[in-house]
Amino acid sequence: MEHAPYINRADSLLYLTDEQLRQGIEAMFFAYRGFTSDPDRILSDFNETHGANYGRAHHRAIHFINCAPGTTVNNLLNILGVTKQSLNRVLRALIEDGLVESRVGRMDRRERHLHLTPEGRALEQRLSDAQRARMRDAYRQAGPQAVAGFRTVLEAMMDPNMRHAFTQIQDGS
Amino acid sequence: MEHAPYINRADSLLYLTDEQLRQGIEAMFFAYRGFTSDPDRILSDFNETHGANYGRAHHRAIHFINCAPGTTVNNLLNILGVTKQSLNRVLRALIEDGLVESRVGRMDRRERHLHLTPEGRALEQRLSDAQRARMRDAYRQAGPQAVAGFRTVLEAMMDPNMRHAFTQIQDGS
DNA sequence: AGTTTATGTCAGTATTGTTGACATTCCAAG
DNA sequence: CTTGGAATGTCAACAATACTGACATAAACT
Repeated sequence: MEHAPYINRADSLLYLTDEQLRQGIEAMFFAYRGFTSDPDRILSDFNETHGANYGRAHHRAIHFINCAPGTTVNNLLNILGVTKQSLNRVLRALIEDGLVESRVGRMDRRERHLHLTPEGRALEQRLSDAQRARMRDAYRQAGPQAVAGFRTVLEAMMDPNMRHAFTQIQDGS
Repeated sequence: MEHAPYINRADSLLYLTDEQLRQGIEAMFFAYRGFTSDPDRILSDFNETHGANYGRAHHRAIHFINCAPGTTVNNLLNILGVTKQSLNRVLRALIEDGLVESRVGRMDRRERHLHLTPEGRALEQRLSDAQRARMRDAYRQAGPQAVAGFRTVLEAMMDPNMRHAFTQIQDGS
């Protein structure tokens, strides 16, 4: 970017051609597959050795409970964007298996505050270590400037509501 | 970025902290949700008005058949990364409804070459218009440099096999 | 006391993935 | 030419995850 050349209007908008956009769409598709493949594998192993039936839904629940310990079911519902029935099935399994603990709220005793047990944290570690490793490799290959651009585009691609939830989480809810 | 300050080793690797990586993981999650939300809505509408039951799997099939007309089932299988049985269910519905045409191969009559019918192309247009519009908005907000970084990181995040398939597609299969 | 809110549960259905079994077609070795 | 294997595609059954709708319980609010 040093000696930045003269950029005319056409060049500066080349990245908005339909072909470029299609490539972006497909890159997103393939990258997301890579992004989820490691946790999927780890969960398959875990299921075999522990006789469980966990999938991506369980991973997501564990991830966000770990991020925001003590979060309520309702809060998790909003973040994950699924119905309570769907989340409940997942949480019930995790609680029964002792990976998640559900504590009745002290202020509002209708609420259930969710925490990972040591076992839950152990699984979360395995999952997020793998996912971070892939992200770290990608980040390292790409370099800091590319990473900044990556984050900028991703945030612009979120639905506004979710962008709000996202930045809240980043600030440490 | 003007008056670029002295950057020591620690600063230059700040983007690789666990916290930064976690944020990247979550950004990916929320962005992908946004990325798929428009097609999901369009397919829901289509299903209601046409009495169909299409989902993301049908969208992906239509997308890649449109990209590579005449592709075989096996080829599509590799791109999509699902079992042939799973893809077959999807293709059967699309063929029965007249959105996709399956032609027996002339060289190898075991192969089926897939093409979109005019109706299939019409639906593909609606879907990809919406997805491109979101991508275009995000790209426009972020600017060309961020887009370049976005693409770089996404490609680094793919599985190597998929990166191969991806770049092949970009070169025009 | 009555309403709203937060949560949990049950039943039913749809999408999308899996495996297993099988049919068809091609090709190559005997 | 035939036979056996490999490639390709189809059918059937099952599992995970989502959805909607209905309802129960308990706690908070008014």
